[in-house]
Amino acid sequence: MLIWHQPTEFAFASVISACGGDDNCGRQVHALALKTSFDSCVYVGNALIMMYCKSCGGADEAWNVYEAMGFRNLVSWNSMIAGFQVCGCGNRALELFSQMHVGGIRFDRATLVSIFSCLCGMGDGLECCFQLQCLTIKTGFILKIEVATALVKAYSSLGGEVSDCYRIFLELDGRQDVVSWTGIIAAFAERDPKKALVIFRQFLRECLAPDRHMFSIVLKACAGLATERHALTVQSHVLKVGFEDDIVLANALIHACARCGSVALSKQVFDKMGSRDTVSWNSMLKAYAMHGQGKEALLLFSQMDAQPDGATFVALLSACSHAGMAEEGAKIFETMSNNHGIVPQLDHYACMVDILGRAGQISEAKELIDKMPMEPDSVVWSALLGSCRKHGETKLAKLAAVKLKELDPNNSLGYVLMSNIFCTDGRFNEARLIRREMEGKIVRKEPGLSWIEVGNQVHEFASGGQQHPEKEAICARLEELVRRLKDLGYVPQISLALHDIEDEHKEEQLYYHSEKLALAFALMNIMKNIRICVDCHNFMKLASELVDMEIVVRDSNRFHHFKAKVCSCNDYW
DNA sequence: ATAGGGTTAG
Repeated sequence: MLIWHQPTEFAFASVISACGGDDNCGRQVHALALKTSFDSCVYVGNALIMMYCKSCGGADEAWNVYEAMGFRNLVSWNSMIAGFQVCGCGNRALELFSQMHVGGIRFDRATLVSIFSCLCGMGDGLECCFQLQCLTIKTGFILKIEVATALVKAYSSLGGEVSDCYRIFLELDGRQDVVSWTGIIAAFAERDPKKALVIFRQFLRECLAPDRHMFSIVLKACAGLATERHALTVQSHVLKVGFEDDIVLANALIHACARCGSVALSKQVFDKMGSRDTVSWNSMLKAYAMHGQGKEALLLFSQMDAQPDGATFVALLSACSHAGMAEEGAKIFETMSNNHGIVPQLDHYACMVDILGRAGQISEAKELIDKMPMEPDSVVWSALLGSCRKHGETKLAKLAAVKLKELDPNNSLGYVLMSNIFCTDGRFNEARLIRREMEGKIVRKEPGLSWIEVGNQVHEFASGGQQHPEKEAICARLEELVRRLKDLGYVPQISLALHDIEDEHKEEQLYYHSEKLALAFALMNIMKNIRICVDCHNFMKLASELVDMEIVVRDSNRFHHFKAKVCSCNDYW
């Protein structure tokens, strides 16, 4: 015989949290709690707060519950703060926390973890991070592994110093686990992928078992390196541990191989996958886009059997733009909203502006910008500016440059492109003024670096080449290369260099651009951090003919495959 | 009852 017990508040709380994000179920239990007056119990209230935040009720309904509670404990505050974080209301979470702090209410590690998660992606997050780190140190919570890990993530996602992250990590002093190791590797993955791998090896030496999260982050770091060798090594670990059917890891591998130059390898991985999700298709589409293989991208899309999303169309549009397929691009832009119900976002508009501008339809590009339902961002304007440069549209270029400076004052791109436009136009005085303005505002142009891998060693080149131990030999070889290229018709584009220097020095400056140095050192795959300049691009085209080899350069924007004087980008990048 | 790390850049 079944004996009926009156449910306790704990039963209510457990059932409510078991509802997860299921509103229907959650609301019914809530109603029952109201009828039986269990809603006034803290445990029940706390569970309701989280339930609403996870469901479509959202932060407002959770807040109603919170406010109605006659008695709250620490968990109530924490749940509300975590709830705000989940719902993307970081500011409300911070407000509540400061109330807590001012009111002398005790907080704990869960509070801090939620607060640090909130800071990720907030405008003034870095400043808050510093302040909260002090509080965290004072209260001793910095020694708690979860708190420290959340702090590391907040710092790195807000663009704080990686070295600060590393210090926080090290101060955990022997108590680190897989999660905190993953956090620190993630912090390094984008800005110093080599170091990220060094830390990963160190982690393996400590005999800790890597999990899926760890591998995905390590593969992400591999995507930042010069060859696919590292990615493949990591993949062999992945297989050894038995994660071969993990979709996320295969997706990360597709991306890494493509970024390291091997689309073919990406495709192999993609083909071998047992099942694929939207990200898998998107990653493969992006791989084609990066390499300017527009036809392949469209063909793959026609075979796609997962639900396309916004990113799918960003990939397709950028594939069209990189392959110069204007008509196809326009058609895709149409169908994405008409047939797939996806509302174009900033990225889509930026691609479309790029596609139109590249095809020389600059006024159409400008019209599209004017028609955008949201404020165009700096990416959109720089796409327009790029096409103005290509097609000599000085007037519109000025407008775009002004907008760029407004929206992204620390970005040198607007200044540099604008001064290039003036130079090509022979308006050197105006070009110089722009440069001056840039220097006055301390907008630093990112120094151009190139990397090349020879044997097992990565060589880094900076403009001027003075850092490399074999600089004399490289410069001599470069001079020889320049001499022979000039016979082939290479004319250095002096007008691109700064105009405050003598002509012959201008020419020298051009020769020592980092990718030329890298090429002179070893003719192979070159990777660089900023966009390749017109002169280097020309240089590479002719060099590919001279040495009768394919030269591959990955710049910040895409891949350039130079062969027999032709580049895969068709001279638009 | 609440609590740290995962894949797609232009």
